[in-house]
Amino acid sequence: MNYWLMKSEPDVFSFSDLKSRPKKTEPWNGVRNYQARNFMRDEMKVGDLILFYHSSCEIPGVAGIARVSSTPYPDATQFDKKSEYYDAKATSENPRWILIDVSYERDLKNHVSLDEIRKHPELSPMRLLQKGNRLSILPVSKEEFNFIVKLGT
DNA sequence: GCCAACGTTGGC
DNA sequence: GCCAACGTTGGC
Repeated sequence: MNYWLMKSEPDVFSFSDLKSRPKKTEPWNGVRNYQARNFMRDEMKVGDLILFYHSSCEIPGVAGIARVSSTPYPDATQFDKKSEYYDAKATSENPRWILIDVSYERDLKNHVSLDEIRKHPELSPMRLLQKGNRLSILPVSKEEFNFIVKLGT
């Protein structure tokens, strides 16, 4: 089992939005970065646990726990001309953008802010903290995952 | 709103 | 294949 961190802007789609979906599940559409796509297509497996991270907001940080709940399949928005994520170069025979479904797993008692994450030397190797990191999907080690869950409990 | 850091695009 | 120009991300 692998562990991940996925960023989302809470103004667009928050952890509580995920929780209030009918099946508490959401296709992770709109990713248009190849590295992030490759993680979803090649490495994320059903059952993998996810730190759901809020970015570009007042207090950036981990808002809750989610999990991967589907195998990879094409992102429907790439074929939708009305979508902001439409990609003219993608075809159904040769889709360019692949996603997985993300499901609510459980709440954390407290959000774990980016400030808090920076305070702990155990978490300093996290890719989230490395300079210039902009990827919206990042691998997290088991130790880092457990440490953050503990901070949020 | 600023800006550093990066990814992508396209001309050559 | 190089690289300048441009666009995006995301913390501050």
